[in-house]
This record gives sequence, structure tokens and C-alpha cells, in this order.
Amino acid sequence: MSQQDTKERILDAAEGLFAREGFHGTSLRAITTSAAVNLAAVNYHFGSKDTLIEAVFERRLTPLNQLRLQRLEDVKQHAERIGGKPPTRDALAAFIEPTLQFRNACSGAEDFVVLVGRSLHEPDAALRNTFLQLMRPVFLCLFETLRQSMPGLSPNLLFWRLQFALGAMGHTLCWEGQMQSLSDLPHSVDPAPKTETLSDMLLSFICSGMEAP
Amino acid sequence: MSQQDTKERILDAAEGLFAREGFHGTSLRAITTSAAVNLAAVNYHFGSKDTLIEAVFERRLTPLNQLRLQRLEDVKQHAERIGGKPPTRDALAAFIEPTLQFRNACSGAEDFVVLVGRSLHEPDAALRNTFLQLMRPVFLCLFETLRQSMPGLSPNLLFWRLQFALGAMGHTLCWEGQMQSLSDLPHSVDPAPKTETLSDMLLSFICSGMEAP
DNA sequence: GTCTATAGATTGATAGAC
DNA sequence: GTCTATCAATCTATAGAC
Repeated sequence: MSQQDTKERILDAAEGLFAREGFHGTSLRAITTSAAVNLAAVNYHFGSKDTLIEAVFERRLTPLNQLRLQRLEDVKQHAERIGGKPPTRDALAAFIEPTLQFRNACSGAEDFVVLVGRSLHEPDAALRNTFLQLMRPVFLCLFETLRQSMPGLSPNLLFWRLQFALGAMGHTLCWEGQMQSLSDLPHSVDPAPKTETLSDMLLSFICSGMEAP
Repeated sequence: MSQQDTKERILDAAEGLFAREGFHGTSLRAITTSAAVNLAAVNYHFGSKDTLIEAVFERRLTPLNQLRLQRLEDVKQHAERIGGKPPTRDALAAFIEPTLQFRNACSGAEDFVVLVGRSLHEPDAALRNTFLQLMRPVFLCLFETLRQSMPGLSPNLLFWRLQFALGAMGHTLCWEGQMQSLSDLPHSVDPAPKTETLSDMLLSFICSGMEAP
């Protein structure tokens, strides 16, 4: 087994377990057993449990954020070219759609998306800040784009509405994983809609909320 | 120190630590030290760590949910009396406002509200289900009331929009605690608005999202 | 009811042979 | 790079004196 293989196997196993059991609920032994590698391999390749979770975040969040930034840039440039404002829905879609579609991008990505959804509410402050630092550039770009989309909205109100939107989105990402719960209603509810359907429902909700009177 | 005192002190300390450090991130030692009681007192009074967190939830969630159910009932009865539909905003307000106002109801309630916000995303399935089971009656009542408010909306779409709303609300509750993060923007943002202001912003957002075209 | 003392299991991390 | 063996710390829970 090559070094590359071992590192990847650890990252894959850690990603799944952190998403399903949480960071503090996952032991290094659980990870190495699931990855079928030796216990000492984690500390050899990643240094510590804390640096391992950083590596788990960076592996997928870096390309995902690049995708989001690219799409946001496209929306802004298209608006400039036609001399108008970037449509609110397009700006939000540039942030949301790549995330939901990422689920189908590669194997194991479903786990990662759940992990992302949970990260905003992560109790461990150090871990939460690791995530937020990686997200900061995208968040700032989204904020500035939306400023152009809705120049009449005060920065404070925009900020809070964006927080509400992030909450709605994060909750949706978690749910996609496994969060069985309130769905046993006396009505027909689809607990796992197609990515495109879910994406549209979420976008419509958030878009209307952002543009509320 | 009376028995009542000891139990309450443990509940108070546990509430704060669970909210700030998470369930798995909080040890019984941390709780008993913070509460200034003996380590063995937790197991004597509550049986185990798992039953302790259940007691923490129940102590405040039972009266809070009763408040929410009462307000939902009022909204429905008022609609019946005038022979109309319960207004969407009133139904949502019956669920949201008591929660946000609960922060100021008693000391320590701020911690509890953060704990609630985080519970939907709790990785520990048993813990999450404890919370969901306590919330189920209120959730069902809210769902049925909103069914009356918006009879044109399919149950499936209503369900998902309600999930988005819960996500937005949960994120807001967490934030209220301490979640410093993305707020250092090049604009003036109020990181801790008055309860009423925040409540109005959240309600307007969710209400518009629920009634999206 | 409260305390001390400790059992028994699990944790993250490392030293050293191969 | 991979393995075994183990350390030192921490955890929940309990037994038994007072």
C-alpha cells in the first residue's frame, strides 16, 4: 500500500466518521480501524487529531470554494457587461448550487457535505474557526455581490438575512445525510428529494427571504 | 446545602457547559467543579450523564413548549372565530417569539437557547432523538396550523420550507450565544441586536420564504 | 446526601524494532 | 512507512465510610 493510499484512506474514513459521529465522538482507533490502517499512521502522516480534521476540511473545501468564487465572479461580470445589477437569485445560486451538487461529484462527498452543514454549529471553537477561516473569502465575496444586487438593503439587515440563509442551508446539508426525525407526518413527504428539486426549493425560500419587504 | 439546591446547581452548570462545549466535550468533572458539588452527586441524583442531559432539556423545554402550544391554539381559535385562515406570520410568531424571548425569562436561559439551537445538528443520535421527541407535538401542531394558513401549498413543499425555517432559527439561536466569526465585515453590523429587533428580522425572512411563489 | 477512593475502560500520542 | 507495545492522562461510574 503506497503512502498516497494510506493518507487518502485515512482522510476518507475520518470524513465519514466525523460527519456521522462528530469530532469528539470519533476516536483515532475508530478511524484507523475503518480505514484498515495502523493506529500510528494518523500521527505519522498528519501529526495529530486536530491537524487531521484540518486536512479533511481543506481537501474538499478548497476546490469547492474555488468553484463558488468562480461562479460569483461570472455573475458579477455578466452584470457589468449588460450594465445592470447582479440578480439576487443568481448570486445565491452561485453559492448554494455547487454545494448541493458537490454531493454527487465524488464518492464520500455526501459525508463531507454533512460535515460542512454541521460545522457552523460545532461547539469546539478551534475547529469552528478552522472552518470559518476557510470560508471567509467566499462569504465576503457573496456579501459584496449581494450588496450590489440589493443596494437598498442596509448592510446590517443584509448581514442578518445572510445568516438566516446560511442556517437554512446548513440544516439542509445535515438533513441530506441521515437526519431521520420529524418526517413521519400524516402527509406524504419526500425525505430525500432529487438534488435539483431540493436546490430549487431552498433557493426559492432563501431568495424570497432575502428580498422580504 | 439542600438536595434541591444541589440538583439545581448541577442542572445550571450542565446547561451552560453543554451549550458552550458540547455534550461530548463536557466531562462530569467539569460540571461538578463548576457547580461546586461532589463528583458522585451527578450519578446519585440523575443516574448517568445521559439522563442528566435529558433532565436539562426537560426542565426548560416543557414549559417553553407549553407556551408555544398555547399561542398556536390562540391563533387557531381566533381564526375560527372570525371564520378565516390563521395568518402565516402569526402561526410562525407563536413558535419563534417565545423561544427568543425565553432568553430574558430567567438566568441561564441564554445558555439553554444556544443548546436548543445546536440540538438539531447534534451528532449523537440518541441525544438528538431525545430532543426531537420533546419537540414533536409542537412541530406537528405548527405544521397543521400552517396547513390551514396556506392550503394551496403541497404538504411536501410545506414540510421542506418548515425545515429551512427551523435551520434559520436554530442558527440564530446559536449565534446569540457567542458565535463570533464572520461579523468583522467592512460595514457596520450589529452583532447583538435587541431581542425584538432580531425576532422581527427573522420572522420577516421566514415568513417571506414560506410564502414564496 | 455527601464524601473519598478507586475500579475499569478508553483516549491521544510516542518510542523503538523491523 | 509500518508495525507492536505501551505510557500517561482522562473518562464514567460505583463501592463503602461517614
